[in-house]
Amino acid sequence: MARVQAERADAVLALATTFRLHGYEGTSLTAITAQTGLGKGSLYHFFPGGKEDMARAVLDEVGDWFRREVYEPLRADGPADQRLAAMFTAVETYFASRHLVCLFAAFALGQERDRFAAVIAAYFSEWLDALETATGDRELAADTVATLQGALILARALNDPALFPATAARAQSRAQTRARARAHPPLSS
Amino acid sequence: MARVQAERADAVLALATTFRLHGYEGTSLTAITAQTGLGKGSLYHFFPGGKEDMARAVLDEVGDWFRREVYEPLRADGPADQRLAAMFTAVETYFASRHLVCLFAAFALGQERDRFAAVIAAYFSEWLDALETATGDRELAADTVATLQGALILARALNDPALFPATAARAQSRAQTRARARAHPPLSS
DNA sequence: GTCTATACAGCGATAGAC
DNA sequence: GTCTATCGCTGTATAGAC
Repeated sequence: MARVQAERADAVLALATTFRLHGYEGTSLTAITAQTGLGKGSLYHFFPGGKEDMARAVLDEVGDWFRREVYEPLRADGPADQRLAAMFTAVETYFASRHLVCLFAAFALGQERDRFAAVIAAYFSEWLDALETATGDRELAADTVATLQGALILARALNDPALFPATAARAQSRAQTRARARAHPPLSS
Repeated sequence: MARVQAERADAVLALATTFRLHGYEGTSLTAITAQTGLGKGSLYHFFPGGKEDMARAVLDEVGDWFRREVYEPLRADGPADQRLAAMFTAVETYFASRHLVCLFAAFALGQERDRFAAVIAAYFSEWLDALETATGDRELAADTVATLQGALILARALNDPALFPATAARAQSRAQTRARARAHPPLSS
């Protein structure tokens, strides 16, 4: 079902790349028209709210992806080990193919934070909640998400892409060990 | 020794706050003049290279602080436990009083990353090296710095300042436990 | 739906008086 | 060293033809 006319969904994917490369403030409409191939007319047709509208559409799309591919598997049935494995696989695949940048984290650090505060907070708190559901351990959830996010920063800062999967793998085995210990306590308690 | 005329060092401190609040792209010269109380004339007198020069001065100042208060204690004499404790105390104090933002991390995520790539990489690799010196464990070093940086993001994203010291405290006890286990292996090896 | 032309505010930076 | 005035450019956003 090929289409001649552009679709909003296609534009959102291209926009995600641009925002990942340049951040919110650093992304100009000129860069967007170059990346998407759409003129300003088309862009404002799809996103009447302008640049903020475009960014919001991207965050929504990413949020939906995580809800579907990361949070839901964490809340599914099955042993914690398996649920955690599903999460780590999805997350590692996702960031490896997206320039090792988490848009929510990037937006949380800039002045655009206030503008998107609600959706940023929702992304992370949903993630923490789902991890807590899977492991029964809120602190473990926070440690795990923090390690993953920090590993993304380190990988980017040191220009060492391999650092992310390596750090994520250790976080995974630590999380699985602790979840197992919690499910089957060694002695009493 | 009071002075009437402004000093570059004072300006750098004020600039740090501005860049932390707005990021690099989001910091305008107008915001800088408001925050520092200096006109453009004075700013360009102190920082002939303009905005990039100002940001670089801030990064240098922060880098020096970490070198002195964080990395050196990690390389000092004494048991690993003590060196790690010194690092965590310094880091927690630092970020608690500075809006829970690491400028190097913030700059690493935006489009200004390329401009400051060298100094950003130096900051993190020095930190990792110093931690490896203290613990003898490169992976532990990466996990620790990643957890701290991720905790900063989470605290900011969730607007929950307490999350940072709580997560840092767990990272500290984990690091000390692992460093101890490495220094005094339980059995053979 | 897509284009070109344009409005107009704000940007970083500079000049020159004091 | 600090100020004010101003430059040239780019930013987002809009208007209107097609």
